[in-house]
Amino acid sequence: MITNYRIAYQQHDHQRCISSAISRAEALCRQQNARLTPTRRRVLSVIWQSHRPLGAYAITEAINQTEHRVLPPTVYRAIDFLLELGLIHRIDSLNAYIGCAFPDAPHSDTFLICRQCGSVAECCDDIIEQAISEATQRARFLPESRSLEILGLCPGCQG
Amino acid sequence: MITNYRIAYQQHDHQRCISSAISRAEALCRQQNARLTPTRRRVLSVIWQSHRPLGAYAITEAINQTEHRVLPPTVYRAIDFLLELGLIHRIDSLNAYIGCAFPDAPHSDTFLICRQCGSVAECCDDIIEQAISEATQRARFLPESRSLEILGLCPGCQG
DNA sequence: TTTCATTATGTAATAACATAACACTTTTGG
DNA sequence: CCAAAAGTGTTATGTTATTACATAATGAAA
Repeated sequence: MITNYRIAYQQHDHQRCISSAISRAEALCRQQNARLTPTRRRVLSVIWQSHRPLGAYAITEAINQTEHRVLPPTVYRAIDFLLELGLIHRIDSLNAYIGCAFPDAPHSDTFLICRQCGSVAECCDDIIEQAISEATQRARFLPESRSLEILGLCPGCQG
Repeated sequence: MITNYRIAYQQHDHQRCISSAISRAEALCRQQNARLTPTRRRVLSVIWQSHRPLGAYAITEAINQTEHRVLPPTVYRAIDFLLELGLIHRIDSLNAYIGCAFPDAPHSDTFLICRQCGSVAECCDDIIEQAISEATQRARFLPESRSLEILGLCPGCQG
């Protein structure tokens, strides 16, 4: 079984985290012949400023704090683009968006949302895929996509 | 392993489905000393009209088609009440609400959402609980609640 | 049964999230 | 260079949810 974590709340060099996210985005766009325009890059970069999901309007505001100016439709279009490429994820329970920790391969995610510090960790665990596959088979349901969001306490907030 | 289904798309006597939901709600409220007021009962009943989730504004409209009149805050308050008692669930990916198929016991649900017919089936499968429990343990995350929504095709729509 | 605290609802206004429609600009490929 | 396609700007509006405050109904205690 392959198990993969990307634990947001671990100590890490976040500047590197951001720049690596951006360069992976660049690589992916080159590969897919997609255009990582300045607007899109700005949105991605703002989303990666933290490991807390950001709402579309918060992203808009953040960009407008700089010398650039955007309105919600522009931001939503960038979000759609980034979602489609798998560079970010939408957290349904929060109406917010977060950078993808595993943008290189298609995958299903589980989001671990800390209700204390607000961080979200992305985890890919085959045992969950297995379980969902079995359960849907039993129900004779044909799964195509899914969203799994777990609310609780991250290691750092369990005091 | 205990596995439990409540498959919305199976043929069934839906009138009975509704009235049984209402009477279970009554019983639960009696037991918990909670008040199933006319407004709350109306909201619950509207939600149970189908196995498709309904948005708060659709619920509002549906009630306003009758001789009663409500505004969104009232509906949202009723929704909050019903959610708290576990009589309905919120489907985050749809911003909509659906009757709970297992209101008698606390449980975690998996929602099987058919993208064709819009029906939502609720399923409780221990294998999923197990998997989530293992995965969160590995991540040292302490889970408190979760939402798992699977989009795909129900048996009837796989034709 | 009156009183008082609690719980529930009515209502207006607005916040928060998201998209439609159309004009304009930039990029890309012939 | 030109035309088509892709991306962005802008206005307006749609959709979902909440705040704040007034009023009404309920229930428990005196």
